[in-house]
Amino acid sequence: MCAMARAGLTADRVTLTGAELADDVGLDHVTMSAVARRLGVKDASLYAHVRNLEDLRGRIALLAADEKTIRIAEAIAGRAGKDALVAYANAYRQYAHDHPGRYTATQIPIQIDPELLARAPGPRRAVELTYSMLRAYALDEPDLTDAVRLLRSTLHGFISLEAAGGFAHARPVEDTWARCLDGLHTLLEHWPAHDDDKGEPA
Amino acid sequence: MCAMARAGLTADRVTLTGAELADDVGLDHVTMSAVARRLGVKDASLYAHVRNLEDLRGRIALLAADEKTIRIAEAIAGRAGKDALVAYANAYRQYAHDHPGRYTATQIPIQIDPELLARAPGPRRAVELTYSMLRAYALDEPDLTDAVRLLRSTLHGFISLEAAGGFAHARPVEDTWARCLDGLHTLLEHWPAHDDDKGEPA
DNA sequence: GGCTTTGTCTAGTATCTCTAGTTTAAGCCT
DNA sequence: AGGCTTAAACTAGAGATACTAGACAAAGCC
Repeated sequence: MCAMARAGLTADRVTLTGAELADDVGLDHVTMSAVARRLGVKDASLYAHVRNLEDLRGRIALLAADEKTIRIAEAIAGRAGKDALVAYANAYRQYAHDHPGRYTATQIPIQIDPELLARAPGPRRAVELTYSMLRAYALDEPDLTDAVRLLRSTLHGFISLEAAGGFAHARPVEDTWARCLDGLHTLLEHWPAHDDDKGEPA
Repeated sequence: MCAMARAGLTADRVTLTGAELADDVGLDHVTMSAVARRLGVKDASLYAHVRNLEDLRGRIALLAADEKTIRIAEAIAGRAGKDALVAYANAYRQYAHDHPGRYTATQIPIQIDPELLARAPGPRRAVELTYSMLRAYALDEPDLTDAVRLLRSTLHGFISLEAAGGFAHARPVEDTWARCLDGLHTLLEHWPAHDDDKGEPA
């Protein structure tokens, strides 16, 4: 019929299209059919580049991790202390706002092809960045690891709750965000030594 | 053929079955068909009690919110200060461990029937409980609201990352958890006043 | 016992995932 | 250039799912 040129699909192109779709309509409306439609291709064609839907979602998650890591790296370059913390957190949050579908993909209980994971620099580098960003707070192991985990938990939790509409409208979310960063900074500066005392009630 | 007695379905029974299924096989394997199978019923029968799959997931989320709130209320009863904080956090985390599928349901960007939401005591009461639990730290508004949001963010984020396998195995997660609670307690006791000074780098 | 209500089923449509096998385009080799 | 090889895309189709419409039967009410 029409002189069909090849579509020029690659795993990366399929993944990127899936990621765009996720940002547009939400991750769980990302279907093989929808991605194929957006690419102007039959859905069966995708299976030459991507194992299945779960694999595609894993690839979107890795793409997001890579992109987010790059943004964070750019944000904290040349900064230290609270400056770096705030830049880190804002870059993190901004990425989630700019790419809600991709960010959601990073949350799914991980079922990623290990070989693919090993090839992706994002997740590993993200942890390294966090460690080096916190280096200014002069924490020793294992406190440093604990602080990294606390920081990641708080940022991820905040953004996740925010995205889910978990914060009522009474107080502006921006203000709370700023105060939370203040709080984290304070906490990191005064990371408690191991204390076995029972804190007394007020 | 066989003298069919009625199955005795209700919206609550369908929801509960869906919740059990979510804990068993993961939330996104909860399908109308699977729930119907587990109930020994045709899938079309479910639509008399539940609007559709999205509605079912919303109901599971509300069920989880209610259950979680009850556990937390029991845990913090009669406690104050750090005792209450730890009890709160552990009850929260334990619920997520006991009911991973239901907990996942609480994370989905909320698309719940408003009327149903208004009828469910869980979410509202959860916020109230958190406020009253933090009362011991003597924070005034708007700091109190910010602290509530920070606490929820950190707990949710930690549990979410933990469930997603986000913590490498080097350091025991239990230890990190305990130290994070120490940190939160410290932070709540020394909630920073509004400071506009730039924190100096190390 | 008849009537209404409503819970469950049968039947059917549309969509989706994924596989097998076929066609055809692109690159290579002489 | 023409033929061979490889791989990309397609056609066709099986199996599963979400959901609807309409039939039927059980429970409760009089």
